[in-house]
Amino acid sequence: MNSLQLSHRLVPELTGKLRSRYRVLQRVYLHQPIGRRSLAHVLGTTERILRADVELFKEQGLIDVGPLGMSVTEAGEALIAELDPVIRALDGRHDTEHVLARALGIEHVTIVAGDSAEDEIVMRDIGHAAAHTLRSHLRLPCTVAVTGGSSMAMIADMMPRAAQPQAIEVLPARGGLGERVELLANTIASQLADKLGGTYRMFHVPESLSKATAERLSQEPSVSEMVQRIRGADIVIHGIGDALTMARRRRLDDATIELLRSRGAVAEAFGYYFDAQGCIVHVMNTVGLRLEDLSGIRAVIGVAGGAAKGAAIRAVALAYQIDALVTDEGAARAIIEQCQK
Amino acid sequence: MNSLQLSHRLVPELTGKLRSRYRVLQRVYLHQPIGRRSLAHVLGTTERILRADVELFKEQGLIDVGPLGMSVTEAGEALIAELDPVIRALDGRHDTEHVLARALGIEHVTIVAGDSAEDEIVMRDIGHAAAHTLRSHLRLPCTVAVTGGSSMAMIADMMPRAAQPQAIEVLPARGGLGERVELLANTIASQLADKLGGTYRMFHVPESLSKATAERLSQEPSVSEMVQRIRGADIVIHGIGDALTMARRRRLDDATIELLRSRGAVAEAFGYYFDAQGCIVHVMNTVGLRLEDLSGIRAVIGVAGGAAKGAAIRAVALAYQIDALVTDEGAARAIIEQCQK
DNA sequence: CCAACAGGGACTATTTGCGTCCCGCTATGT
DNA sequence: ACATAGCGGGACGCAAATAGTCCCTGTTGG
Repeated sequence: MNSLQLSHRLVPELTGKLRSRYRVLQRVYLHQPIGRRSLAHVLGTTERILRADVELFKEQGLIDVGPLGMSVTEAGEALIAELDPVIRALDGRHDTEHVLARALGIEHVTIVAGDSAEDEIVMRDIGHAAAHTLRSHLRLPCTVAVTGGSSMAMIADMMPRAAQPQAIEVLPARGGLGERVELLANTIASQLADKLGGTYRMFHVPESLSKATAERLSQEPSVSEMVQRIRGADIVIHGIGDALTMARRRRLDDATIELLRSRGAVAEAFGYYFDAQGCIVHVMNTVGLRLEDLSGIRAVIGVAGGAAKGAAIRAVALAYQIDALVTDEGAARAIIEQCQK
Repeated sequence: MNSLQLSHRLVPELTGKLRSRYRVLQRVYLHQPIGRRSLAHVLGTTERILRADVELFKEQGLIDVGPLGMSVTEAGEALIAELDPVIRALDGRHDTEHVLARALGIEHVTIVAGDSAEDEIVMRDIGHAAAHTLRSHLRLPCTVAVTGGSSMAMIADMMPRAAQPQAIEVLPARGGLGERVELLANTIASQLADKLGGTYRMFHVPESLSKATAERLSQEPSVSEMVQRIRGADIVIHGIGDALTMARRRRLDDATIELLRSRGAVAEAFGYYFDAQGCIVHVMNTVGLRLEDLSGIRAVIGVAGGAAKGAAIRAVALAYQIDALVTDEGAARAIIEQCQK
C-alpha cells in the first residue's frame, strides 16, 4: 500500500484532481505545442477550467508557454514518466494488466488510459508507451523488424530522438502493406531508424503475388539476403489488425473477403489472417517474416488499441507467443469481456 | 521519491489538506471520546469547519460517533499508524530526526508534531510514540525499568492493552520521585505492567537519605535483591527533566538549588543532575539504577518534550549512551539551535 | 499584409465553503 | 427522578473561490 493510496482515505478528492491534472499534462505533452483553446476542445472541457491547471503547471515549471502554445519541459516530461505507474495503479490499470497478462500468456502488458477508437489522441499515447517498451527491449547491437499501420507510424513519431548513433538496424518485416506511404513498413522503418540513431534497409516487394512469382522472387540474391536478415531479427514489433478491415484496406478481392468471412477471420498480423481461436485461415503471398520465425526471435511486441481490436488481440495471442503487448483500456475491456464468455 | 511527493507537484493543495485532516483524526484519537465542539476548541478552529472532516471520516469508516462523542475505529487507528511515516516525511520531521540522531549520537530518534509546552495534548502523542518505541524494543522475556514523571505516566496511559499475559517485568528505576502519586515510578510501573500484561515490583525507598542510611538500606536483603533486578534490566525508559524544575519539584533545600545553579545544572535524569556538557554536578542519595549501569543495558530510551527541554536532552545525550529518543518538534528545534551555537 | 491562433485580462454567474443559530437526544450528576 | 451539559445534526445566509463569457494584443505563417 503506497502513500498515495493511504492518503486517498483522508483526502478522497485527491485522486480525481490528480488524474485530471495528469491527463491535462499528458495531453499537452502528446499534442505539444498546443494552445489552451484547442487543448480545451481536445479534452472536452472549457478553456477557463484549463487556465487554473496551466497556471499551476507553469509555476511548477512543468510546461513552457511560447507563442506557438504550451509544451512540457524536461522536468514535466520526467514527472509524467514517474507518475505514470502511480496513475496506472490508481485507476486499476495495473491490475488489469496482470489479468490480461495471465489470460493471454503475455509476459508484459501495458495498458494506456482511454480508448483509441473514441479518442484518436489515445493512439499517440499507445505510440508513446510502445516506444518506451521497444526501447526497454533493445540490447545493442540489435535488429528490429517492423510492420506498417497507423499504430506503428505513431511509435516512430513518439520515439524520442537518440542523442548518439546506435547499433540498431530497422527492417520492414514484410513487403509493402497498405496504400498510404506514411503507413508503409518501409517508411516506418526509416523513420524509426532515424529516431533511434540506427540504420534501415528498404524492402520493395509487391503485394498479392502469385505463389510461383513469390517463390522465384525469394531466390533473387538481394531479396534472399534481406529475408535472411529479417528472419534473424532480435525484435519484432508489429500492429495487430481487424481481419476484415485489413482485407478491405488491402483491396483484397471479394472472393477472398468472403473466404475470410466464412472462416471466421478476426485478426491480421504481418500478412496472416487468424480466426478467434488463433488458427491461420489465410496468408498473404508476400515475402518476409513467417509465423514460424517468431519462435526464434528474442522479443515479439504487439501493438493495438481500440475496443474493436479486442477479438483480434486475443486471437493473435493464441496464435503465437507475444512477449509484450501495448494496448488501451478500450481493447483491454473488450478482451476481458471475451474471455469471460 | 514516493508517489505522494510526486503527486504533490501536480496537486500541491493536497498536502495541506492531508496534514490538517491527519491532525484532526489524530486529535480525535488522542482525546477520544470527544465532541466536535471541544475538538474545535482544542484544535483552534471552528466547529463548522470540522464538520466536513468529521462527516468524511465517518463515511470512510475511520471514526464512530456516539453520544459521548467521536472515537476512531480500528481502521482509523490503523490508518493513523500507516500514515504516520508519510506525514513525518511530508513535513520534514523525518529529516530532522536524522539530523538529531547524528548530532546526539542516538540511533533512533522519533519526533512528534507540535510542542508539548504550548499544547498539552502533544504530550499524549509523545506518550503514544514512546509506547510504540518501547514495544518495538521488547524481546520476551524482558525486564523494563521506568522512572516517574508526567511523560512516563502518559506512556502507561497510551500503551495499548496486551491481549495476553506476557513475560515482562516492570520495575521502578529508583526510589520515589515527585509528590503526586500518579507520577511516581512505582505507580507507573504498575500501570505499565498492567497494560503490557506483565508483572511489576514495587520499590519503596524514601528520598533524600543521608549517604550512610542509603548504604545501610542497600544492604537489606529485600532491597538488595530489587536493586540487583533493576541493575540487570533489559530496557530502561526514562523521562528527561529540566534541572531546576526537577529540583523545585523535589523540594530540594535552597543550598542544593544554589549549588545546582552555580554549577550550571540543566538536566536531570533518574536522580542525576548534569550541566550542559553532560557532566554530573549532583546526585540524589537514593537507591536503584546508577549511571554506570546503563552501559550494560540493552536499550536506553529517553522521553522528553517541549522547547524548554532542549538543553536537558542535549546534556543527557552527552552524559550517557541513549539508544532511542522520543521528543517533539519544540524540543527538536531547541536542540538544533543549541548545536549550531 | 492579413487571417488564425496564441496567452492574458476583466467582468459576471454559480457554486462551494463557512459562520451562526437552533433543535432533539442521551448520558451524567444531583 | 429530574435537570443539565454535552453530543450530533439540520437550516439559513453571507462571503469567497471557481468557472463561464467576452475581449484585447502579440506572434506566426501563408
